[in-house]
Order: sequence, then C-alpha cells, then structure tokens
Amino acid sequence: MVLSYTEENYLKALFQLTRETLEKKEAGTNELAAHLGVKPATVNDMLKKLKDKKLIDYEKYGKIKLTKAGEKSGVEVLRKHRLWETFLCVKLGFAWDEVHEVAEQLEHIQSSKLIEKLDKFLDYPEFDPHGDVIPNAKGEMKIKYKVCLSDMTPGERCMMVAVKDNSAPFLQYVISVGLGINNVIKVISRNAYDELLQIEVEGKVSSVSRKFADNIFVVCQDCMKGKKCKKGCKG
Amino acid sequence: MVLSYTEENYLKALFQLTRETLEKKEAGTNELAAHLGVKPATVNDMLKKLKDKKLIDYEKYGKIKLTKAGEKSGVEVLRKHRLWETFLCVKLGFAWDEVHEVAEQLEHIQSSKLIEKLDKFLDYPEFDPHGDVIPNAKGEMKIKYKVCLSDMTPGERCMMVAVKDNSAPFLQYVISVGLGINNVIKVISRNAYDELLQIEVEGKVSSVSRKFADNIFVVCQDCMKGKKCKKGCKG
DNA sequence: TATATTTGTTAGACTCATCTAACTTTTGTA
DNA sequence: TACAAAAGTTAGATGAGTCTAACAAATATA
Ligand SMILES: [Mn+2]
Ligand SMILES: [Mn+2]
Ligand SMILES: [Mn+2]
Ligand SMILES: [Mn+2]
Repeated sequence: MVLSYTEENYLKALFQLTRETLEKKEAGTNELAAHLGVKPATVNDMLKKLKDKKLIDYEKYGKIKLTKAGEKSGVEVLRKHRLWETFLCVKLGFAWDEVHEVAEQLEHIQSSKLIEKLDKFLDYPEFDPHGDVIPNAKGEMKIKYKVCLSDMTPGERCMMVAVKDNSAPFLQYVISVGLGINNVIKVISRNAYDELLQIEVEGKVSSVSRKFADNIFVVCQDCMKGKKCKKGCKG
Repeated sequence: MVLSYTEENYLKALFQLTRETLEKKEAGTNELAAHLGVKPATVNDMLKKLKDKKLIDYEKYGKIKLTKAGEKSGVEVLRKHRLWETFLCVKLGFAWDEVHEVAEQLEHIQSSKLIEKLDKFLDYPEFDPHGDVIPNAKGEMKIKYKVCLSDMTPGERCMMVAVKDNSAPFLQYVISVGLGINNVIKVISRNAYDELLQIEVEGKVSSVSRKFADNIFVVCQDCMKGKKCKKGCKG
C-alpha cells in the first residue's frame, strides 16, 4: 500500500501510543493530535481516510485502534526511524541529541531494499542511541522497558537503559547530569514533599525532578546481573 | 531560505538545464516541464513563486535564468543527490541502476550537518556512480564532460567516463553491452545511413544506436594518457 | 441528577501542487 | 509578409493537509 508522508506519521504515532507503552490498546483524538502537534480537527479528517484504507478501526466518538495492516506500517516507520538514528550516531558521528529531527525525515524514504541493507550495514542493531528497541524486519520487538527511575526506592541501584523523551533539550539535560545509556544510578533519597530525587552517577550527586525521572527507563539490580527480575523491568 | 520539496526539484532541474550542460544559460517553460514530468501550466505557476522568492530571473514570455541564490540551492540539491548515490553504491552495495530513484528522495533531507558528515564518511568523492561530477561544499564543479561516444570517429579509442541518462533501463542496456565507467571503447565503424556505431569493449563487439551513443560521455586518448586535450573533453 | 468540563465532530476556508481546456504571444516558414 | 506551428499563459477545478470557530457527545463532578 502506498502511504503518504503524513499517513505514515499518523500510523507511527498510533503504534507508539497503543503498542509500545502497552497496557493501552487504543488512543483518542486529542491525544493523537497532541502527539503529532496538529489540531484535533485535522486528526478527525485523517481518521476517516485511515479508516477507509482499513488501517485503523474507528467509529464516531469511539476509540482509535490500529488494524493488523496499520500496525505493520506503523512499526515499519518506527524501525526505519531507529535504524537511521543508529546510522547517524554510529557511522557519521552525530551526538544522540542531534539525530531525532533528521530521522523524522529519513524514516519516510520509500525503499525496502534500502532499509534492509542499512540494517545489515549496521550489523542488525537491537537498540537505537536512546536505548529504544529497534523492531526487527518482521516488526517484532522483544523487550519493552517499563520501569522508570521514578519507580526506584531510595537505597536501590539501577541501570539506565533508555530515555522516553527524545527531544534535544531533555537529552542535553541528561548529559549535564553525567548520565548516559548503561550508566549505573544509585538512588540516595526522595523528598516527600516535591518528589525530588537525589541520585549518584559515577561519584557525582545530583537532584532531579519527578518529571525528569519519569523519562529515564532503568532496569533493576537483578536485571543488571542477568538474573530473573521481579519487577518486570523488561516488559 | 526554506524551500519545499517541489521548489528544490525545480531549482535542481534548472541547474542541470542551464549550468551543467553549459553553452545555454536559460531554459524554457516546456523544456522544464518535460524534464520534471509535469505540464507547462504547472511550471508556469511555479515560475511566479520562484520569481517572488528571487530564485529565478523571469519575465512573461521570456526565458528562465537562475539567480545566484537559485543556483546555490539548485547545485546543493544536486550535490546531495550524487553523494547519496555514492553512499548507496559504495557503502550499501547497491548497483548503479538502482540508486537514482532512492536518491531522488534522499536529496531532500534537510540537514547541512548531515551532508557534510556524509561527504567526509565517503572521503570526499569527486564522482558519483554514473561518473557525474559531485559539486564540492562550495558548489564548485571543476570538470564538465562534453564529448559523447557519438562525437568519435571510426578508428579512435576513447574511455567512458559518465552517462547522461541515469534511468534504470538505459543503465541496464549499458551493462548488457559490457560497458562501465572507465572502460576503453574502440570505435570500429559508423553506418552512414542510420548512424549505427560498431564498437569494441574488452574484445566484445556491439552495435549501438545514435541515441545510445549520445548518452555516453567519453574522453579522448590524450585525456586517457593525461596529456593536454584538443577536443575539450573535460569542458 | 443536573451541570460543567472534556473530548470529539463539522463546516468552511486556506495553501500547495497539480491538472485540462482555452487562449495569447512568439517563432519559423511558405 | 502572412499565417501556421510552437511555446507560453490563464482560468477554473481537484485533492491533500492544515486551520479556526462553532457545535455535539461523553464524562466527571457537585
Ligand atoms: Mn527519535
Ligand atoms: Mn530514538
Ligand atoms: Mn541520479
Ligand atoms: Mn548519478
């Protein structure tokens, strides 16, 4: 099926909203509009087109769900996005806070041959520069991180595995705290009033907000040691 | 200046029509329409927009000329196109007849950092897989091939340096004759009636049409030996 | 339950890039 | 030079994607 640039963006957004963060199989008009940075009226128009093309299940005033075909297209765009981000960092030497905007464009290049050759060239990477899982050629994503830095209790250690927010300002903030993928974090304390977390990373102690901690995915000490995990860090 | 995908295509086309093949500094509406695969009426609308943006010099019923700004944008798109084609062949293992369509999309990715890093990654290539000169970061193109296989006289030897037509069917035809960039061609004879050329490439003799020979750029024996050239093969 | 708030829909308008059909200007040739 | 052919332009229409403003339905809350 031939999809426009815009239709691809809608399907990718729906995939991220309804499949990736799991536990929620459907999305709403306003939610989707906010995610895409357009107005709800615009989304409403597009929902009719996507329904006509059998890419979503949707009834007036109802919730939005991807069909099998819609999910296939959505995950494919996400796969391309993350492979390109990996290419930009690993092969061209971009920093992780510079790649998202460029990958937003590259993900729409239409050539299945290209993306499979790129995957091979990168030696079939499993994670992108933000720690996000790259769907394989079949659209499968085995790991789904669920536990955030804000879920940790003082005294615990954990390892940062991914970021939820891919925006340059957030990523630069992360860097400024001395954090990166695979860094070990020790949670020192949590302020009961404003939920400020004191954390230690490679000897450096910082205070971070709840909002910040919500955007850092971590795995527990069991996961770090390769043991079975009680919390379900990997989904 | 922010240019749309379409505006970029018009500027690239004008650059190719009025700068690359030289000796002709301006283009016409129909000519441009044919090159872009749209109708003259469509071109006419766009000419007004490009004039408003000061990217072309143009008066009603007059000829079309790129301004300095228009030329800068046009050559930049061409540079991107050829760098991406080179990337696809050299790094990803595409064949030369598979890259043009994909590069038509990639040339519109907006990121000057990307293109400069790609250039470096490829080690600043001078020619793309079709032998076309890649403009440098300043938009300069030193060599301009001008002499075609059809300009050769029987008995002469020459070397294929580039192709004019980048379409897959033509490139596949070139391959079928056993020809490729840097191959030496011996012109055996030219039929006076229909201009059919008999050529020999690596021991293989073939007959090719005038149309075919017009689309193969060559350099003469002097150029092959690094001597001064009388014909002006390199522009 | 009644009402306020949130969520979602519709109507009408705009821009961009494209088309067809009809028209005008320029050019080339008899 | 006259006129036919070629080249170029205009008017009006379409479809995609977006918006604002007004409206309707669903949900939350008092
Ligand atoms: Mn990203
Ligand atoms: Mn990412
Ligand atoms: Mn090409
Ligand atoms: Mn080329």
